[in-house]
Amino acid sequence: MGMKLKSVDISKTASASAIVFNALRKAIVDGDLEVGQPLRQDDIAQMFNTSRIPVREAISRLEEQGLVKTQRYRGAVVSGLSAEEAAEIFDLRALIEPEIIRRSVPLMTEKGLRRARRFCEDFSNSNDPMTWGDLNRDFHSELYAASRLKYHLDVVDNAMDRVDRYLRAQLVLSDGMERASREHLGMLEACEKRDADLAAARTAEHIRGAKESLLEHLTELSA
Amino acid sequence: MGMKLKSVDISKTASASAIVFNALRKAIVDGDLEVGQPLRQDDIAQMFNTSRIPVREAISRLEEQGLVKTQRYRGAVVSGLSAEEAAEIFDLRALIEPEIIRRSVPLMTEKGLRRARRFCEDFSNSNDPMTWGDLNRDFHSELYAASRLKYHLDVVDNAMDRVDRYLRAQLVLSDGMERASREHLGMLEACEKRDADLAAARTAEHIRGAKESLLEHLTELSA
DNA sequence: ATATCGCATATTGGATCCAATATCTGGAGT
DNA sequence: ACTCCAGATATTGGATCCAATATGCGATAT
Repeated sequence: MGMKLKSVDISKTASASAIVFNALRKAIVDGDLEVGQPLRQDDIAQMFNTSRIPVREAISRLEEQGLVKTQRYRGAVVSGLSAEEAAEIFDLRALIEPEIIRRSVPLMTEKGLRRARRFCEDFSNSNDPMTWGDLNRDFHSELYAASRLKYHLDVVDNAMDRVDRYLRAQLVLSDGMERASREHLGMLEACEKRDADLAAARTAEHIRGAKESLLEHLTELSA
Repeated sequence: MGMKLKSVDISKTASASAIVFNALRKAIVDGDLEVGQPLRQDDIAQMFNTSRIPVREAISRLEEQGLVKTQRYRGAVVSGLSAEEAAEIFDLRALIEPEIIRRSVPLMTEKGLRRARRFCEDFSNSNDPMTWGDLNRDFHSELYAASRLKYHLDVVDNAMDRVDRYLRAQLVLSDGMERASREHLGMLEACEKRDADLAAARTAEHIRGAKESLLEHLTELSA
């Protein structure tokens, strides 16, 4: 079996429902689909040139993730968050992510730290608000990856998915971007110093700050 | 519209896929389906006297919850946990649940506390291992409910779903039951004294204890 | 005897069709 | 004008059918 073939595990090629699921998930998280917007099975099926069956499976998975809400015979709509719900999710993040990074720091490699620094710098230097969200998540994910805490990471990923659009809104408004850059650097430096507790504390502060800033803007908007 | 009719919101009557989903979820969590056991769509469809379509939706939702694992064209199997994975989930619980109870305590009503005490006593007095798992979860859920932290509760529910079978195993073995009863009472009394920090500390201790006990037995089993 | 191939069977993924429900529209009656 | 109802239309939920893939088994060649 020593063949020089670029082999692909064909059992892992995506099914139609997986493709639709990922596309819809990204569109919702990125805010390309507005909150409350109905997801018409037929329309989506036509867009992906498939039948409604994979679309329905995708939608039911999205519902399980809390990204859409369906009512029987009425279809699914993109689900939004009240300020309280967003705040609660930030609270959960502020609880979990510091612990993840605490356990990640001792396991981080030099390579991983370099990647993180790269994301951090790209984030700071980027002037394109569209990429901020991605770079922000790349940075966080890179720092957390070494922990190997699969389940924690799943939970955090879902939490971030749900508040991603609020996060980006918060980065764009006021001094959000500048502040995030500064705080990211602080987190990174703590990791580079291998100071797990400091990294955890700064992560907690970073998330709590984002929450506060977000809430100010939300109440400001609704006022 | 002042009719004396026991009205039912018909839009919330369960769809076939919801019924199948709930039934499978319960069967998996309760351990009625063994880890690794394949879920044949046709068999399940026949059991519920329906077609495979709702079954497939149910299975994809279960997969999203991490309760089954599917491989393309090979179907779904009940997913199990390694000792490390179980330990990680207990760690997450030990992180979140104390915080939930801390925020729940100030909001608990006398009524809620009475219900919790009832669950606690029923748990202690029960000699039927089959009901321990349910009463255990009822007790925890009752204490957490007042917090109104919907998202936190969702996360914890999923975490408990995943480790439920290990939890029950741990209760049955050795002094698990006796110890859990004692610790539950400690948590409850802290709540009744409205001592949120103490309740949180005891909850953390309870969960960490369960984890340790579980790991001992697991390594013992595999040794 | 063993490995391999090819076919039969089982099972899943997806398409199409039908049924159940919701929503919209237009008209009748007041 | 306004309300209410009936039918038309749109949409979802589910059943049935077909295609793609995996699995099991026996025949065959070495």
